[in-house]
Amino acid sequence: MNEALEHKLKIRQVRPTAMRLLVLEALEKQASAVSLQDLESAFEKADRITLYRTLKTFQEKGLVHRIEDGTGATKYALCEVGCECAPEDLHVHFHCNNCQQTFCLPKIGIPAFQLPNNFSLQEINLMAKGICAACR
Amino acid sequence: MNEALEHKLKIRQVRPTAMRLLVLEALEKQASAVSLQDLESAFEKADRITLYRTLKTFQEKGLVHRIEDGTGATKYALCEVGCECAPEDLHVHFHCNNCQQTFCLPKIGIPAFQLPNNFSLQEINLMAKGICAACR
DNA sequence: ATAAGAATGCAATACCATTGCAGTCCTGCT
DNA sequence: AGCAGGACTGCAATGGTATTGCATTCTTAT
Ligand SMILES: [Mn+2]
Ligand SMILES: [Mn+2]
Ligand SMILES: [Zn+2]
Ligand SMILES: [Zn+2]
Repeated sequence: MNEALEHKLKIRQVRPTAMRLLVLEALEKQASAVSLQDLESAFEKADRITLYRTLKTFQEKGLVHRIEDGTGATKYALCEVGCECAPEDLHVHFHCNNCQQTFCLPKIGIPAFQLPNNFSLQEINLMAKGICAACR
Repeated sequence: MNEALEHKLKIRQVRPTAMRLLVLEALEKQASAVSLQDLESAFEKADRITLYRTLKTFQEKGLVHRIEDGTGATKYALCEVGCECAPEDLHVHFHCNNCQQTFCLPKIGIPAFQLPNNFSLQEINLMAKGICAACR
């Protein structure tokens, strides 16, 4: 089917099955991060567990990153090209308390700060909440 | 019983029941944030739901803040004196991937950053993960 | 002492995440 | 092409946490 989509999976060592191509396509259309439920209702046809495992695979292979926005359900968004999900690749996330959407803000890196002595950093997550531009 | 504990509840408009005094006392003893499960096993006697509602009340009245450390269970820690849980009162949290404890770092405020135009900020949460000083 | 309101204990429910297993699809090899 | 092994999928089942309903008990003010 779509050569570009297939390529994106292959370079991340993910075998391009029909389901995965559909999920990747769906993720590319999103302006905000999606939950498993969002995906499930996007394709009436697909099985919830398969979607779950697809997202898990995508995450393990570095295609998407997971976002815990405090709403109870994990959300996912495509990584930027070249992202390795290392602390220096990470960006701020914003959850709108009105429309409940969660956005990646890839332009806004996480500002540096000093940890106490002998603490070593492996991951970092900065979640901001408030009202998004479309909602005010 | 303990006048000081009672006072801490009263100034936050929380009626000082036996259970609440015990929970507050237990929270003060903690070096790291506690989950509902942690509390539950701390007092063999107490009912899980009562503990749940106690923590919820404490949070609503500004005695504790909740911490989503991504482990699935919400954790709670006492607020600093004078804390109003406003964005400027907030601090960084650190979760140790080895001992699984989650620490408040009240000395480390959340660094400022610029949101996109017309986004307004209401809450903010910076969660760092790695290895704590005791574990290395 | 009494009545109203608050807090508690137990049961039930609602979600979301995760795993087990059997059937199906794919891929590489002969 | 035929076959074997591994990967992927679909459905059922399970585990864990959060949340609510309701009846009972406790606390406080009149
Ligand atoms: Mn993101
Ligand atoms: Mn804290
Ligand atoms: Zn919004
Ligand atoms: Zn540790």
